[in-house]
Amino acid sequence: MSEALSKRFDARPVESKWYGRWRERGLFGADPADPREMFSMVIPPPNVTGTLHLGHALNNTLQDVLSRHQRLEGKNVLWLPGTDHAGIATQVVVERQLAKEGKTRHDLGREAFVDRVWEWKAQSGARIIEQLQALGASCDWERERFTMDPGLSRAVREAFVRLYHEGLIYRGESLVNWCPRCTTVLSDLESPYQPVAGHLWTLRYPFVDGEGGIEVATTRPETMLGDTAVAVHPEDDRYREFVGRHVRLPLLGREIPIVADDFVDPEYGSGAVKVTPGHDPNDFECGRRHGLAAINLLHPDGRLNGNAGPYEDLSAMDARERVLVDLEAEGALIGSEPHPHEVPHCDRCSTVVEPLLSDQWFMRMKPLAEPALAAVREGRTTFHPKSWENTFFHWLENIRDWTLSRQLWWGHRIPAWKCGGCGDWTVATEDPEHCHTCGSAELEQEEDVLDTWFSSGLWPFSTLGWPDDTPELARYYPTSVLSTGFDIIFFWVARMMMLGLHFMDDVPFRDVYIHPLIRDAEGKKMSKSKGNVIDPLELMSSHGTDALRFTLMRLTAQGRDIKLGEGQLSTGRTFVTKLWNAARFALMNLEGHRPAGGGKGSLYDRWITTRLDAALSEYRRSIEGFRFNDASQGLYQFVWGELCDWYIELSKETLHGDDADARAATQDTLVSVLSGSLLMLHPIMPFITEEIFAALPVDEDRTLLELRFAELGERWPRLTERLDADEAREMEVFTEIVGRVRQVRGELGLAPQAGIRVRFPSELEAMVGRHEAGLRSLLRADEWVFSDEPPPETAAVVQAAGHAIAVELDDPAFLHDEVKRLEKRLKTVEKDLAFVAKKLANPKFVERAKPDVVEAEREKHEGLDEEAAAMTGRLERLRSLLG
RNA sequence: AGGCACGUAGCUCAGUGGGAGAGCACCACCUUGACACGGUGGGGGUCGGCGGUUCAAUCCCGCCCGUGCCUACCA
Repeated sequence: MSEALSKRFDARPVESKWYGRWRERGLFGADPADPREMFSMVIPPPNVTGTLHLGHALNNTLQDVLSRHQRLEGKNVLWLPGTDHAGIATQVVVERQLAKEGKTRHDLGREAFVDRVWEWKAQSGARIIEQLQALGASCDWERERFTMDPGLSRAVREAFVRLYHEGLIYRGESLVNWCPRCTTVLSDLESPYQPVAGHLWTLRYPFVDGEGGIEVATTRPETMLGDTAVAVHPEDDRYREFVGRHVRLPLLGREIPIVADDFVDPEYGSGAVKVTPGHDPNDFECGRRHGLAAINLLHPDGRLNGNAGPYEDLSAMDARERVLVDLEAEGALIGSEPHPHEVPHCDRCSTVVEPLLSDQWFMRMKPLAEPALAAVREGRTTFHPKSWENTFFHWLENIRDWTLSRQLWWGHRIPAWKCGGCGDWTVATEDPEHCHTCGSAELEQEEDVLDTWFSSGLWPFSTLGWPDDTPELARYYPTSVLSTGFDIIFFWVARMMMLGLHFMDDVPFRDVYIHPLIRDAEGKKMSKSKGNVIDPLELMSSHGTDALRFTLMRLTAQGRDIKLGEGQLSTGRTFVTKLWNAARFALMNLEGHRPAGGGKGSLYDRWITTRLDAALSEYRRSIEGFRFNDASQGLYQFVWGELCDWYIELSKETLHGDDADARAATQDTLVSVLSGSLLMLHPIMPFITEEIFAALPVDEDRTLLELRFAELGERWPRLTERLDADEAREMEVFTEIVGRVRQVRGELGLAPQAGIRVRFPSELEAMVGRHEAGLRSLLRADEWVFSDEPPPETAAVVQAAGHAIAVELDDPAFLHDEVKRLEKRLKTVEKDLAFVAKKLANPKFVERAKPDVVEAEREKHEGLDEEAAAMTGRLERLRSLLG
């Protein structure tokens, strides 16, 4: 069904039309019963209430390219989509909404608040899905999952309960990162360090028995209220005799011991350190070693509690000022100096995180980390680029227990019930009626929810139906590829590895592709606060989705971030236009054509067909190696640099000529090469390729997405012949001649439309005879002769592929330009010649370099030598001619 | 402090043990029947610096300089 294409490509209607058709035909759906080799991926679930940003656009384009590519390879493909409930992030958004109404979540109560979040999810949760669809994502939408679906919630409970009974989850008291604003515990990963302009204060604690005292330094003087010791290094001679003595804590008057502990760095500060086990991770460990009390000074909201004595109810910051004033008054404040340092802040709200002593649920990580490390070391899972494996190893080798509980309301409530009778915990998948220890019915469920990453960690198998034995799980686990950003290798990738290996006894994915980070044109990270965020949806509507996708693929090289500016964006847009116009050319020249196929075709027909084969295999290799930039660059080069620049130009004479058979073969070639190009381009530019393919006179009811690379030689009019070695060489000679003669035209300033007369050596007569059409369309040569006589003086002569080709110049005015041209060329040839000669004069080179390299240099020398001699001769004659 | 990247044309970036490429920008000519989001030609680079290995280094090794990122309990 051939039809004309509009003069300009209008992306928007084409995009929605084809996305609709693919879905109507169910082309995204995966069937576990389909026996073909499988390829599966789970999407990194975006925040359910989020919106599409460029990182999503990039990552999901990559995954879509992989999905569509593997479909064309003939595989049974599952790309499973879904969204994440994103505990803190989502709760913070809804709390802000409430704040505008002057309410807090406590005003509503837990149940009403959670209902409110569900409402917000229902209202905004579809948005990011629609945006992914606008991008063209070919996910199996029938299998869309949400981390708080009943099925996935069941998986969370099952996993928690099993890990608990295996002793890998425990409840205990520990020092955790606490956000006083969110009033929840945070993992280390959620508490990034940020620089603050602090001070280092030096305090003096007097000995209880006798004169003198000991000096300690601190950045948080208010924590001295919780000090229970002073520590010095056991080898430090300055303090050795003080160990075991006591000092009196200023302000509170508490007597605390001086202990020896080798965590103290004698080089730093005074070499003595105050120990606050309740509010510092190091001190907590030190306190444990020495049996020191850990005093908690904080209320959950960050104000000081009764342990702070007179400072009760002050905020930490207010308390710091008051404590400093009082220490000064007491003579205990010795010094103060500016001290910029790094302090953990809440990832979500940037409040300073306080170390807080509390009871939490933890996961033991060491036993889970070992198998994950082994899996990557043994290559059962491979990272691309491989260098990211170092990051993965480093974190897992130094892993600490994971604080699982969060004091939030939005999330999976921990399936643990505390007995009001005996105080024991009952942990179960089904809500229990009685305590498993004492049988009491006085049970209260844990208030806390699980860290969001707990459910994300189960994603590759919970989405496939785990803990049930489903056909999907059997068929699609382990998944083939996970594509994600480097920033969640710890948060997510490592945890999926650990939990996948633990519950499924196999890795969750074979390959992990770590995509680049997209930065702005200046190379700065995009962020809302900086205001440098580029909205992918705007780019999709202004440039077209295919253009954006192509641009992103062009920029996706391994191991480097992407700087995205306006200059980069035009690449995709111009390429889309070029492809569109090439297709228009083909369709305009296919009037009344009935595809026949099977013919031998012209030399050019066979050449472009051979080039298409090469382009296809190179493209497939690139995609298999996650080299998306190479894949897209190769396609660009083939379509623009070979199909458009050479083949289409060469076909014009034939298409407009009288030879009906030749025309039919060229028409067949146009259709088949264009179809093949569209097939290769389809994964990257799905919309425009379908639109063009549908317009081609091809007897095919299916969309490109339903086709396979293997069918390329079968389905469409297809030339069966390829170039042989002699013909391939001839094409090289021909293109070199065209290039050299064009160069002369340009350098002599001959008008592009002016015809030229060319003189070839007679040995090229047969070859040139086969390229009349090409010489006419590419060189605008309108006359040529064959002669072995020296070329006339009024001619520009070039060496091309070892032959002297003369362009006859009617106007003597060009001779001056020709002299200049020859002088310039001769200079470079002589330079090259000198270099090669020097090389060959080196006996060590001739002796030790590989023979084929030496041989190549000798041939090169010979050619350059001849060329230089010919040019020198021409120059002399021209100079004498001009006087 | 430790680790990992990166440094190639004016800009953004590919790349390889045998005199370095693309896109954009630039210059000249061209509104030729697919395409001016185009065509043809051209200019432009001591491949960060210094050493080493090699017949040969932009590429491999070491050191240094610069930039970025990650990790870490320096009070």
